[in-house]
Amino acid sequence: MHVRRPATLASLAAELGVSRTTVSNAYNRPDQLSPELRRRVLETARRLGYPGPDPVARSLRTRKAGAVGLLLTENLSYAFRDPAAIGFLEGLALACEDANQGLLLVPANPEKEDVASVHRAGVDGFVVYSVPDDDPHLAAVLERPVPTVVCDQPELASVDRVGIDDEAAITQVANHLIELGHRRIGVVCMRLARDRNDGFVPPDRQRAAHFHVQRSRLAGLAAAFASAGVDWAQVPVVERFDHNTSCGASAAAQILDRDPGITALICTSDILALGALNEARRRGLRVPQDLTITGFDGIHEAERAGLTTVRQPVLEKGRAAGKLLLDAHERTRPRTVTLGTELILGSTAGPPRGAEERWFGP
Amino acid sequence: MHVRRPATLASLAAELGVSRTTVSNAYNRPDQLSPELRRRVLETARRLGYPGPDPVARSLRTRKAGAVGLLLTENLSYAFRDPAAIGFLEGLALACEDANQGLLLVPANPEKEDVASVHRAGVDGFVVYSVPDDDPHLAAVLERPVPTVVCDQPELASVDRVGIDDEAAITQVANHLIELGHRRIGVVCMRLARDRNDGFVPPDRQRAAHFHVQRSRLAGLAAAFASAGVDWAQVPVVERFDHNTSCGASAAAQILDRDPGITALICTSDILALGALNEARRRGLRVPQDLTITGFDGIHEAERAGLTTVRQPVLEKGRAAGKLLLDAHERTRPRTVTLGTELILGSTAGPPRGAEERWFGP
DNA sequence: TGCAGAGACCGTAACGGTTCAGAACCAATA
DNA sequence: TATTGGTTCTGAACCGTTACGGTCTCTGCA
Repeated sequence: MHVRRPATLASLAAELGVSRTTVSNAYNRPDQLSPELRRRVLETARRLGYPGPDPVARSLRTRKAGAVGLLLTENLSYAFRDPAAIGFLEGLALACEDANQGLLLVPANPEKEDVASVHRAGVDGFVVYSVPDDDPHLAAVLERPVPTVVCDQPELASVDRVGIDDEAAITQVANHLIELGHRRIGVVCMRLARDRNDGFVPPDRQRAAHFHVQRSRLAGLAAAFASAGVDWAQVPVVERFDHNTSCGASAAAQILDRDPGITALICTSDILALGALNEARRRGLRVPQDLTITGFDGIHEAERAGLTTVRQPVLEKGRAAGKLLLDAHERTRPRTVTLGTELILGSTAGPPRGAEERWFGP
Repeated sequence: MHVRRPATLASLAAELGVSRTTVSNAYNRPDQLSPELRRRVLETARRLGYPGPDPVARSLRTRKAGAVGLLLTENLSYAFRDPAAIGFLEGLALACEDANQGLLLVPANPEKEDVASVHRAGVDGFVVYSVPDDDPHLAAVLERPVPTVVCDQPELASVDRVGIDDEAAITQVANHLIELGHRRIGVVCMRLARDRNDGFVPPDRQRAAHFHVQRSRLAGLAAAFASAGVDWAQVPVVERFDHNTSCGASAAAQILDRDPGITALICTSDILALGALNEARRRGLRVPQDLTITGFDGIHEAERAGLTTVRQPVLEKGRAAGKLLLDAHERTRPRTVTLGTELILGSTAGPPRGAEERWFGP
């Protein structure tokens, strides 16, 4: 007794006594054969348990995978825990849907240097979202001969780009606080590089940050506050490797412990800011009377909390990335899409402690 | 001048004067050739711009795609808007990550009957999440000769299954309300079939519902309340095709308009329940004094709102589905994983109007 | 009757790899 | 010296399909 190999297009053709081309046409170009023959082909296929043309073989031949790869440097599951990432994913999914393309989430564990997953991904293009600029996975993507769009990345030769003007956006926050009178501030930022450094960040690490977004925001803050006469080197900047509210809280605590005199805490994400709010509450600090706190992103939870922040169009970012990738792509120079941002004046920013007395006092 | 075709394994081998096998080994089995030759191969590859073995061709030969397909009947982007779906995705992503597999989101527009996207997906298996049991995409998946795991689906021959006991879970809610004294209730449920029916649901449509989860929950409610002497045929059940808080609100309104005498509103999802809460607030109804409202799922927002609901382990569901699919799969009988649920006593369920007087009155 | 043109079907050549059973070579052992 | 064993590399088969450029047959019209 022989092992019954699964039916293929060829075996089906043999069974029917027609050519493979004809069977292929039965599935892909019904107009190329008579309805009667097509019916017979399909019926025999059913009888033999032939499931239709193999998608991989078809991809090989047509050179189309019908899917877009998404590379995130975070653990895959992280993408579903961060509201900003979710918004981005939704936008990207929308674009893929429109183009009837699949969306392949490529596992890229930041702790392993193993880029095999990138090499194995059968996709027609890549979107790279917020990875450090020295990430080996990013390098692996760039080696693949498929179009690529990077998000929140520095300019890169021959690759399309989507992002916002992080420096300008955070400058709005800075100027707002400067106008309110803040001069003694602290900063809580996200991971700056692939190595874990949960603590204060010396200026050289700030400048050498491998996450373009964080680097730009810190640079924007430094420039703005320097213009206002603040010695940036004295400003406490605390970094957190993980991204959740507990980290925001502990980072805020770290700054407040060392420098209780600060009047404002600028966080480079809403999640961190929400954590900082928790810590302020825990310490009995009133916001904004005792402490001003600001965020970045404009996620839903921030709105509910009345956070002063910058809203960036995360969904639009994802959609733009998808469109850029899927648009009939004349190999011209790389395109860049820069989306707008908006300063949201919430209720967590006010004049610094003592300012009222000075302004309205006797 | 000739168009330079992209380098392939064969052209690289020719250039080096070695066999294709050797080049292949240089990438896949470094121990099969001398380090020196391997170095030469890799260097020549770099020089020729050879990006390494083509993933699709490799998949064809090895019969492994390195990815898992996820089929949702909703628009792809919906998955990122529904908290329960996000939780599921996160769990599934975790399982994929562990197994170093990609996760391909297959676009399956419920309005098109076009199942080509399922046929085109180059994956080693499918997870099907909460689709109607008559969905053509589901049928297409089942025809593919790859292992499949369905979630929240009725039992299906030869396919693994993950789910909860919806009927038992909702029965807990029902019994809780029955004990509190509720006899006049209304029900708000999610989409029951592929056709849109925003309104009251006659009993036959309830029984014929194509979404297993909704059907089971309605059946559980019907049985429990019938045992308590309630004539189920008189219970207003309202269906909503879309799934968001506005729908929950309008469905609640529809029931309250027709039947202001009801004392409890049972919703088959937290999202709908949150919408119902909004509508109650709008009408000036106190919850739970004037109206009891319950949900299902146990999402974060529900907890914040103090909703009485059933918590189901959505993340665990996704993870279980992934594990089931990826576990070395001896072709035994189909396996079923049924996860536990927990009744969450929030602050939105209380005795019906007037009950207090009867219990605690003079 | 001859011939053009349309419709239906086919043969061949890729597509770009992996795999497996050896061949060739060399050093060590009996 | 013959045998053994190990390393390194090769040849050919195979994975399942689609693209391309035909051929063949039949119909309708001059």
